[in-house]
Amino acid sequence: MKKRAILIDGNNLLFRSYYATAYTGNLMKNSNGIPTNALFGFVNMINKIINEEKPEYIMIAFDKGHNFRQDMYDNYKDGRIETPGDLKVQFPIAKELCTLMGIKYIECDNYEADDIIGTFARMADEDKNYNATIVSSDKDLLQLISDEVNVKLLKQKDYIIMDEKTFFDTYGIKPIRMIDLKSLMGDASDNIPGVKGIGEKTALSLLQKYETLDGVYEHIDEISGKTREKLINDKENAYFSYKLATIYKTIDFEYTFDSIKYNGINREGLIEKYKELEFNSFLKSIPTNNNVSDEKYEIVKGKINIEGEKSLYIELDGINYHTASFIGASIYDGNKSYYFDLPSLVLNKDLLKDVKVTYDLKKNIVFLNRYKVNTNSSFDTLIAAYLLNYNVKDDLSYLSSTFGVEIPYYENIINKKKTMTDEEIMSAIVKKAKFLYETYDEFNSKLKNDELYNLYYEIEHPLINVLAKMEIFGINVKPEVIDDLALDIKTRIEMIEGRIYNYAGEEFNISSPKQLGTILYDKLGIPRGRGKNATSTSHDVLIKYIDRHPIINEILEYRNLSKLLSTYLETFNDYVLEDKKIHTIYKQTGTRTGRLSSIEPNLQNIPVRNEEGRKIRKAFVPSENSVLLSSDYSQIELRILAHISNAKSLINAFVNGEDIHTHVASDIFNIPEGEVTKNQRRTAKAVIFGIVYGISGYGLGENLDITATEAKKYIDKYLTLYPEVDKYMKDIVEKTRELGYVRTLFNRKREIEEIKNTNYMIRSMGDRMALNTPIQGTSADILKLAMIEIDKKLVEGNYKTKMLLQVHDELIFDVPQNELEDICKMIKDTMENIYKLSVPLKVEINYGKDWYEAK
DNA sequence: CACGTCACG
DNA sequence: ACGTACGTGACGTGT
Repeated sequence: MKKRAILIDGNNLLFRSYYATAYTGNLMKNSNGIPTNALFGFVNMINKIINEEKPEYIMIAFDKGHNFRQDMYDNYKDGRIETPGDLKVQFPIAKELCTLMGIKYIECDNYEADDIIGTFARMADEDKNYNATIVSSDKDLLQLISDEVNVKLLKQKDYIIMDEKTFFDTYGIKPIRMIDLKSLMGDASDNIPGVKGIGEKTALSLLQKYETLDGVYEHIDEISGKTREKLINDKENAYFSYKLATIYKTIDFEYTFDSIKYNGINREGLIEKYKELEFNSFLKSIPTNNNVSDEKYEIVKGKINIEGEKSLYIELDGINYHTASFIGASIYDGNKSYYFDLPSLVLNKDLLKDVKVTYDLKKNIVFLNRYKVNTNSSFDTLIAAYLLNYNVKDDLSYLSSTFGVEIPYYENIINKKKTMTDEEIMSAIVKKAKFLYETYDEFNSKLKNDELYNLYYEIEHPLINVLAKMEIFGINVKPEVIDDLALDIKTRIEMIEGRIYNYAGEEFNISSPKQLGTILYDKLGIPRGRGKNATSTSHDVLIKYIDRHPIINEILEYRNLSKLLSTYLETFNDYVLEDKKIHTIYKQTGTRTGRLSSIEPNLQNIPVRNEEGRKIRKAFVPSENSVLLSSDYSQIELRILAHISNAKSLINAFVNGEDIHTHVASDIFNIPEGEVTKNQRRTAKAVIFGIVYGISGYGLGENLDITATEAKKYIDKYLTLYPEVDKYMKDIVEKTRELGYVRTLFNRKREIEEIKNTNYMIRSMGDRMALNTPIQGTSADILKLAMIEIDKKLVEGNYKTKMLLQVHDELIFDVPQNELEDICKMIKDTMENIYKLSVPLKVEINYGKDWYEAK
């Protein structure tokens, strides 16, 4: 059995991964500004090669110095483009990475990587104990193919293996004739001139006939016309090119196959390097150290007593802690680690009442509530890290790894394949608890230094308990309402399907945008839009063609109904737990603006805008003798815009309790408020919304179905009328570009990398984020404050009323009839007065026997 | 797993 | 000349 060696063209790998991403305008860098885009592709490819090949011998060759080919030009002028600085700096790091990955890298004065590879290829040819695979995207190297040598030729997406046979099948010549081919056709990227006017086609047909460059010139008389002329004119260049294109195979160096043995990674070193480069995905792929950690811990059996401050970490086998089962838990007290199974944790529940620090307190509370165990913690590192703009995931290992603490990843723990032993799992959990304890001070002072201390302690931390209560309480649903609706909709969908197939003249998958597009635009000849719209079958696009063909209406209705069926009706009963209720999970760390999000299921996007979907809300009902009550802030984001921009006219309108859309319409159209038509009010509303999002004339135009120019006029008018808003927009963008982040009224901080991007599109998006975040984020802050305060009053007033849901600017409650009057007043009062802006906050309250009526 | 689509504020 | 409004989560398709 021959030994196999992998020979990698390092220069080639770096160049191609650099140019693969460099043109997106978003050059990948780490936070120290070191460009890493080429390295990322480089590492990715090497990992792939190692996984696929499991090589015993491997090396990576690099160019070095002013090489002999360059000397061959009389007046040396390298035709190649100067290596960009952003790429140059990545070369030395690439070499370090090679070493850390256990791969020998080789460079030789005055030679190119090709020549080093060529020399090894020749060694493989001569030494019958080895064969070799060359990895590159450079076809030049194909000349090295032999019995013993093949080439993994990298393509844009994957690669093809080229050996003697496949080479001949492709080109009709022998691999070594690659040199002759290049001498004739040249290679602009390698600065090989070739014969002017002869391309690949002509060159190949010549070589297929005459075999070699010499052969071509020996038979020059048999060649006719222009080709002959060109060959004669450029003969000198052809032979010069031959020399340039020939890979040198006899470098005199000391390397042998033994010297390129694959060593395996230097784990510690590689982790450190990846961290420095911020290659988190690669960090994750480094195999965990199999030596079970020497971390000492006591496996708790029976009742124990742990004094003083402690950290707590609980590991579950899934994200959904309402249903997930327990894996393990650990407490660390600054000296000693303890590991608990579920019975011992419940047995020692006294320890859980007052923990110093944990990760995802809400998870702990909701999970332990299943066992009637109370828990609390004065600090939640998950929330703190989120406020500090760390990229937080459910798995603490992501965060610990950015702090230099390697803990095996959660996926490995819950993975059914069980890549980890029980001991390794326990050790990981123990490490997590210890990490929390040891980084508590750091996170706490980071919050202080970044002026996020109040936001944390006055808003986010108190909110944890409020949300936990809401999640635990859940909301009642009537499965029969859902089932009835599902049945009705299912039959209607079937009827619509039939009509659509009829119009189309064939059956197809209506839910496939691809198939639908073919039917609509190719078969039925509905005219395509331009650009992105050409293939789109989205609602916005289809609605424009509604008069073109009756099928469109049916499709829209089909879409509408199947969305309801698949997203809300067919799946919702699966979320109903034993108590006949749905328990969502609010992600407190899920958004960039500070809003909450809701998952499994998402109760923040239950249909309301059209009647059909709205009926689903009839399935959400209060407990016995109670009503569902909804309280929502009206136009809170606009009020915040008026406040932070200090736009006098807007403020006055709000203070006077005017209808803001009518007010703006009257301003824009320059007519009295009494004369504003419905359509004018609609236009004004769209303009106002657009402003909050950082609108463009085009966007508003699309939205209102008017021309971009016309739309632009409205925007300009608006900004002239409210110059403070114009100023706010300009100022916040400028300030954000300077600082790299933006803050809400309550100091919530969002870092916006995009705003410094050199790509116009990305940068503009950054601009819009910068101006929208303080508005959306401040609104989120205010809602959170209101929730905390309402919860407090509910507790203090001993009310039976429960807060059930939050939908961004609205809260839903379960209110016993006898508390209704009090509660209406209390909620409205609390929400409206929770924070004083320069405009009043206004709350509307509705209630009824289900969520449908409470609106 | 990415994409298109669409539900909500 | 570019592409085109902010913030989410879930589903079905298709690679």
